[in-house]
Amino acid sequence: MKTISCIREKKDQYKIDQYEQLLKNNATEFNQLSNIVGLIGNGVRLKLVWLINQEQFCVCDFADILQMSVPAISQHLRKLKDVGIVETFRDKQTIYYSITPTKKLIVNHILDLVSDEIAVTI
Amino acid sequence: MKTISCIREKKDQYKIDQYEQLLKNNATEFNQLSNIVGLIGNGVRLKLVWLINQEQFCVCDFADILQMSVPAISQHLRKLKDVGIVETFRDKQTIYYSITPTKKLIVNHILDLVSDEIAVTI
DNA sequence: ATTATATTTAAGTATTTGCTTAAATAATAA
DNA sequence: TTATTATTTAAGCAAATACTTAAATATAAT
Repeated sequence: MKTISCIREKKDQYKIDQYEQLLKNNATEFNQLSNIVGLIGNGVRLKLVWLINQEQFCVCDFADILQMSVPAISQHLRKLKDVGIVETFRDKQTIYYSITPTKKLIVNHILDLVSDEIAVTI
Repeated sequence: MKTISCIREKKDQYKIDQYEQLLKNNATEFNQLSNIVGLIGNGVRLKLVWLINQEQFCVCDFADILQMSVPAISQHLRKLKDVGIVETFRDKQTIYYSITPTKKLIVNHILDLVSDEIAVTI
């Protein structure tokens, strides 16, 4: 059963139905995208993704740079890894993080917004 | 007092300090940006922003398109309005939402990701 | 084997989020 | 004025989030 909230004269029911259908048809795309964007849209994780995009770091590097506990960082990284934004490789006991190649396009696109705001001098 | 988690040989303390400083110097920019990105990175709000960017709608239009309650929609729109992503204008009893001109650049940049995924035929 | 190091995982908890329902505002129409 | 319509706001609540501390894993070094 479809609920209708709009009863005013001016409304364009046809257009509303069209958009409803379009959004339903693309629900998966919208959900996947909002998932990725929402994950990166967090103060800590935006910095983590930005850092990883600059160069490879390990978990305790992030902890020192952001002045946070190692488990807190690890749990943020896990979320990024779960949706495939980052991947890891081990060198002895150290685990390094990098942007997953297939996600570099979308990540770079979002990080463009950071580049617009800050100047990097490292 | 600064906490140090990394004690391994290989680490580059200078680089870590540089990045820590850089992120601290740009804390405001990162926070503002993650705020906006995080807000748009929500299933409902990504669709709302996308719809508003397509054309002007009122609250009950959104409610019908997304098949959600009017108060639920209104509260999402309020969040978008609070950070200045959208603005409103009233025509009699109806309140229409549009993208704030100064935020169009950033909104369009994020919505590019939607355009990459879906084809619009309305 | 034992110890140390790097990281993850689990359990606990306070805060935030996103809805619901009901009430409050605001503007129009009768 | 009174009723209707569009929207917002408030209160309540279940679920999700983001930390904490402690324990578990995994690898390396002694």
